[in-house]
Amino acid sequence: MKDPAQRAVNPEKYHRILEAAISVFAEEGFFNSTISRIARKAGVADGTIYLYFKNKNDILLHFFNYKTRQVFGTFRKEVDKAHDARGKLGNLIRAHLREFQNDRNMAVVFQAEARQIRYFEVYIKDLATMYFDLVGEILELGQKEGTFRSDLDTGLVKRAILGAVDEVINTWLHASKKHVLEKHADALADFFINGIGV
Amino acid sequence: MKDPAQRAVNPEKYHRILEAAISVFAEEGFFNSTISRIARKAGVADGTIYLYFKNKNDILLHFFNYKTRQVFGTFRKEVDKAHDARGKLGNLIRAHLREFQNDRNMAVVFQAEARQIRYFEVYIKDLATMYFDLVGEILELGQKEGTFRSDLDTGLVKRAILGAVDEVINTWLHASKKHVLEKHADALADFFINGIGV
Amino acid sequence: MKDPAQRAVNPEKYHRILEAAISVFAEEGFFNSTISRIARKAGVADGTIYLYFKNKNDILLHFFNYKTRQVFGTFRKEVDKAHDARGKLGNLIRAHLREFQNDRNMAVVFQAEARQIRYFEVYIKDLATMYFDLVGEILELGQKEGTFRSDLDTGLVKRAILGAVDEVINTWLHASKKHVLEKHADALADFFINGIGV
Amino acid sequence: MKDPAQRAVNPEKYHRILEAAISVFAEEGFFNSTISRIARKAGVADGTIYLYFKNKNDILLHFFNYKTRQVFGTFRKEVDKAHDARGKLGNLIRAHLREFQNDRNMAVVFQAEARQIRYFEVYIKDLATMYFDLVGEILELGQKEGTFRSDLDTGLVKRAILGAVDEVINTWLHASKKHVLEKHADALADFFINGIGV
DNA sequence: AATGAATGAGGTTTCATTCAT
DNA sequence: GATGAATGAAACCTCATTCAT
Repeated sequence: MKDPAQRAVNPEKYHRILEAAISVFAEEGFFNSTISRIARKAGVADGTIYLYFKNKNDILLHFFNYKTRQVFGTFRKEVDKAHDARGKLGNLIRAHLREFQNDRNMAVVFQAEARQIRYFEVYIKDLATMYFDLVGEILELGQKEGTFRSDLDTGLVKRAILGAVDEVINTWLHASKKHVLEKHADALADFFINGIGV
Repeated sequence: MKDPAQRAVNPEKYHRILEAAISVFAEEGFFNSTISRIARKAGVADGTIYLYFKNKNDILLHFFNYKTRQVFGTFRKEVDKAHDARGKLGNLIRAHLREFQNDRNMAVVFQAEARQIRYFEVYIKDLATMYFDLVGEILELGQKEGTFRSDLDTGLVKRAILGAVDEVINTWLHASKKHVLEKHADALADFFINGIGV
Repeated sequence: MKDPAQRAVNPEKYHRILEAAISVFAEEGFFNSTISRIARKAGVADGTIYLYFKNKNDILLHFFNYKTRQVFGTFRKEVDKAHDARGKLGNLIRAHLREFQNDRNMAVVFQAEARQIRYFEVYIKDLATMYFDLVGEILELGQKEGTFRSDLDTGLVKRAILGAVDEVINTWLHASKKHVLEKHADALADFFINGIGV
Repeated sequence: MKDPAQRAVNPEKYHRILEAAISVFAEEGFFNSTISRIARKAGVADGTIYLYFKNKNDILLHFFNYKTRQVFGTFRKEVDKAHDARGKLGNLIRAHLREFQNDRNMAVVFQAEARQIRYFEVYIKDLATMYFDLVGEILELGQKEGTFRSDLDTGLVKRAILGAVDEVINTWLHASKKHVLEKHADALADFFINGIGV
């Protein structure tokens, strides 16, 4: 009874439900989504959901947990490909934009529900935190390299960077014409590094 | 039947309900809030809510409409106090941080629900859009003055700036110790103008 | 507090409310009608209704009471104009059709709600009963005259006659093209007197 | 979401709910009946009702649809048993009285609510219409046989006959002592065929 | 493990009625 | 007497969750 996900034997079905759920959440929003609709979309019975997830909240939590790890793994890998701070920062931003562009449902749910999640128990170390840490490392490296200013409030700058990228994604999500999100990577990196001043 | 808010004659009660609603929304999230709880907090009967608002959604819409105008008015006024682009940008950021710091309930609801609102009919020109316009003006001015780079993707930069400030507020909201939000204004402005590069 | 209608001082307003109520009942049905709508249509405040009527049911009861007397008075007068049973019967049917044709709202409410009224306290001697008595008298007269058969189950025939006229009115009410109801009087009387057999 | 009755798999439960509903409707009237009361009487949970019916209206509609067909089937069969118009008419009237006598709840609901049903969408060809058609056929046959007058306004006579039988049933329903309804069949037929004139 | 019918708590909303003005 | 804002009971209905099969 502890963790249904443990008992569950069919990982394929687990993922099918998770995908169905996210796509329903993306369409309707978490609170307007029904278990029934998710079950139908996943091609399982309503009750089956509860063999894999504790309850509706749990689905969202699993999603965050799962996607967060997966996406963060990608980010980390991309960051590691470069060896200086500028390169790493650029790679992170590009990966960030690309990943969200490639999975629109995920993007919608992250944008719309991630801030609701605090109303649930937050036992997940969420993407934001891991992102902050990653940017923090890059900033430190840049300062060590001497390519980034040493007088930065890095705690603040980390958040500013995430927020900026986040809002660009958000705008893209709600734009009518779907331009290519990833192409903004360079301009964003340039903005972060050089600012808007002459 | 038209617009309950029109019929309603007691503006004091209208505001009491609105304030109560926002505080409940802030505590519980919009979807977990009940009319009953709002009514109790406002000191009115459940049915009374419906003399002033069409339904639960309508309360949130009224809030966005009302707060958006009010907050944006403040932003505009603060921006007008300065006469060069840097001064205006700094004033905007400072006002933004200050306003949200001064009304925590508003801040929570804006952060948590503003993105849900797209699931409703959005007939309001929302804060984000007005904010973008305001920053857009400042950027143009700065470019005209020669204090801001002329090679900016201003559409992108606008969004990045809002997103950055937004995320700083968001982090503050969920921090356990409540430091002073406004004190980050200078560091943020510095970040936007000079970037992180040496 | 006993009978609001006693307290009421403005008979003009009493009738205005009654008329408004009947027209709303006719449009929406009794149960779907609201006091608010009646009040608006009568041009009075909601609360004013309760100065003239005990409650919503009471309005319908007053209507039945009032209309019944009025309509029955007309019936009686028309019946009295003829001096033989056939003439009286013809006059009754004609008056019945004419009265309902002339006041469509009344007709609708009688048809749709009169059978619901048994769910209320029935302290009124309703139109049906008075109608039965009237037809009963005519039947007896005809039998005394020797123009009507003496082997009739008069109790049954009374009801059959009312029912027949009633259903003709009912069909007329729901017909799309509004022909003249009254013109069926002779055919109905002929049917009652001579039957359909050769 | 389509048609709950389709989804429902337990026909026994469907009928149990329908019967319970009709008996509650008969006791309280449609508008005064609550889903809760129906559910309790049917021995199911409130929510279960909605697995079988779209809503309260839908229950009534299903009843009319279902009972109408069933009762009309009986009428048709009885009419077919006789081969001349008089016999058919007599059989129809007798069947009509018998059916309603045998199912008092049905009778009450038909009498009290059938005219309310027009406030709902009426997608059913209702009993009245089918009845009219049946009587129409009998009248035509009688005229062809030469046993019924050829100068009848058959449209009118059809309605008169239904109305007459209907009102006899109605009176019976509200009478305190429950005599046998069916015994009026001959007198009614006699009245329709020979009229009241000598 | 999988199903999906059944449950029933709980939410939103309506509206007849009251009562302070 | 007239008003109409306020009340709050009560109804409908939804849907997450359970559990017998």
